[in-house]
Amino acid sequence: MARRGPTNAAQASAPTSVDVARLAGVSPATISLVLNGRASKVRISDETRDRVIAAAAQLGYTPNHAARSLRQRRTNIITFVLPTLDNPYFSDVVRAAQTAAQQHGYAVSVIPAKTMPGEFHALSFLQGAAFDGIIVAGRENCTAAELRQLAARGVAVVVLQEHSPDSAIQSVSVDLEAGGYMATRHLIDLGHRRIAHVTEKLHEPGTRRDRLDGYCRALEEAGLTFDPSLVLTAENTMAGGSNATEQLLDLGALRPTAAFMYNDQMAVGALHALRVRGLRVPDDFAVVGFDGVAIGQFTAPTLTTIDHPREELGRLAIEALITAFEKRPADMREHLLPVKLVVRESCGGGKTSPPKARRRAQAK
Amino acid sequence: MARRGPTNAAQASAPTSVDVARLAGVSPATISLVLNGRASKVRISDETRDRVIAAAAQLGYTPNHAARSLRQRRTNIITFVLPTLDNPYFSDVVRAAQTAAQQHGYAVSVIPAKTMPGEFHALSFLQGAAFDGIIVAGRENCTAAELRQLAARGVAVVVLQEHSPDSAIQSVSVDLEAGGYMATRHLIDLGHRRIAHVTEKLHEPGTRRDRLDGYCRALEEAGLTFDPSLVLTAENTMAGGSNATEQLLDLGALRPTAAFMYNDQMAVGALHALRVRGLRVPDDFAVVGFDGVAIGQFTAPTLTTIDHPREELGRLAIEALITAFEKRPADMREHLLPVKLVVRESCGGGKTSPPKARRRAQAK
DNA sequence: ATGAAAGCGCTAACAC
DNA sequence: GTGTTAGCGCTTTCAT
Repeated sequence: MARRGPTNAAQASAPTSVDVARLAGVSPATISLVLNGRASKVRISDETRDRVIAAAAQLGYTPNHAARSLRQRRTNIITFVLPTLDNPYFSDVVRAAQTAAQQHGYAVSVIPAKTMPGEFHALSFLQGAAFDGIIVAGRENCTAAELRQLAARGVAVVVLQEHSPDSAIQSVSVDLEAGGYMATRHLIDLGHRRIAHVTEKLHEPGTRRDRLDGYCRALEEAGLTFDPSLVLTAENTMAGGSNATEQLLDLGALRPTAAFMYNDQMAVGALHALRVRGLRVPDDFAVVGFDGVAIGQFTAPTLTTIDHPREELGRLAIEALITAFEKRPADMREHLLPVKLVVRESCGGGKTSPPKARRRAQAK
Repeated sequence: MARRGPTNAAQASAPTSVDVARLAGVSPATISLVLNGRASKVRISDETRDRVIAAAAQLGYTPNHAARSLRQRRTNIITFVLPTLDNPYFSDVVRAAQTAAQQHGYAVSVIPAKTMPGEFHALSFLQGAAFDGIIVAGRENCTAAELRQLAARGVAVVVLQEHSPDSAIQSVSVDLEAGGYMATRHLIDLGHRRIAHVTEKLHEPGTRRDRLDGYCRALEEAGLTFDPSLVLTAENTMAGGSNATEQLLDLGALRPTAAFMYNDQMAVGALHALRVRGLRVPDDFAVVGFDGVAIGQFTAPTLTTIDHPREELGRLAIEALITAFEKRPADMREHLLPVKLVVRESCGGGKTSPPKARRRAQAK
């Protein structure tokens, strides 16, 4: 917290609207009108407008963000609060969100929050209206209480993959339960009877019916009994998936023949552990991932997974925020998107189209 | 750009320092003094201090970011401008940066900029001093001219993996040339003579001596002639790496026996293409990656790569910015960090320690 | 030890 | 058509 010389020369040397006004020989108000495009509204003469634009260009003028935000009570920035940056899942989500946001005049930024353990509240500028709205992904970032407080202070909030903790907060999610069911059901249909599920280790248990519920439903429907020793939690990384899989393989006679992994990242770890142990996939052991991110098309073997509409997720999150900004009643408080099973090689079964053709198609 | 109801209720409903002052029966100035810790300096009585703190807590007061930034001429936010979010490389860099920044009282945010093609300049708030400093990674985001303009306006700028385009801009990089040399040299030492290099397709060619230079140096040193048909450019994705590798395999008699890939991501694509074509790695074809990200430990086969000190990179970038903030003369304008070869399975050669033990060690 | 007042740079309402 | 004015919420002298 060393706070020595503030001396951020950014504004010190930056020209202000007054500078531009002086150069153009008009008042600062005119600068604002011209540069914000409100000049077209039968107000400013073409001649003045051109002079202003020229002056602004000459000085390299850009409006000061803080002043503008303070005055307008809006920043035009939406921020994503993500657990970490290392899951490409969110890359797809954010990219789509960015495109959607841009169309409404908003920019998108990202804050990786898991890095600061339990310090969501430390991000005081979140509350200080540094952003017009925030989209929170992952229940690890913050507590439901913190979100409710944000909403109470009037910050627009949308949560991803989690139930809305407050009537003022919309949520956008994929149908995790259905995904869990489809993954497990696929393995059951292929003849597996002892099916493991490796899930993420959470500090605060989620409120949402998720993969695990779908897993249980599929088992039940097939008349298989739920075996708690087949459900493991692990760190949400490749290494975590690998370690958990090794634990499963150490189960000896009770060892499962298949695993439904929390996400593709952990599934990659599983494939690795199986290879290290000398098991062939899918012959000796089947693996299903979750998410549908790119890596699954490039593993050996390629990964059967549950694909999410990630672009749609990002787009909807932005639209939900926009409706919140405009204080329009949201047509829906909880948006639920469908998932779909993508059969590749890691479970066997399924039409084994030549990998090459398949890859080409998906690369497009 | 629909700009209907502004109506960001964030501040509308948020308590201000005046509200807190009224409740505590003091002036707004006192609120500021207390909440910014300057009360300890023999100024505010304990009794008043407690009353202020209680009042602030009761109202759930958080200082308005815009107002505070405007007044203080600093935002306490540093932002990373990254090409995309889907390379875990930057996840490691940013995480370390975040830790370092926090110690100096700064928060870190990220802007994925490649999404908006050529629209770096569209991010007007970058110039508007919305952030105290920015760290720009990847030469695809913006032109050197844009960076120079930013610096000229007094915004602190640090560039990653690229030469400093201006005397006011520090750069922090790893030694890409040395990495290219080490990768290529490793393959040469293993007996390869026709070695391909797949690099990123760039719109604006970089200024930096990079992988390709190291590749050439290693070839030259070994008396091998540079063959332009063995140097391909491709999209910086797994699919891009895969496609490029297929092109290499289509070279027939002139086909290389090894490839040095631009990064680990593209190397994963290469491994996939080789598998699809029925080539064994490393027996029929060797692959070296670049970056040292986690995935390389989990591919089949695991990936020999050039490991970067990613945490150091992030930490140094922050420190460079801090010196810029403080207008201290930077002890160095261009920071260059060493890389190291990590031998795994994808090239053969090297002490083949059991994969399991190796993974464990690195997981730590 | 605390309050009063000015002002950061901008924009929106209202004059002219 | 364009200028004047006020004020967003905060911090920071300067008075007291």
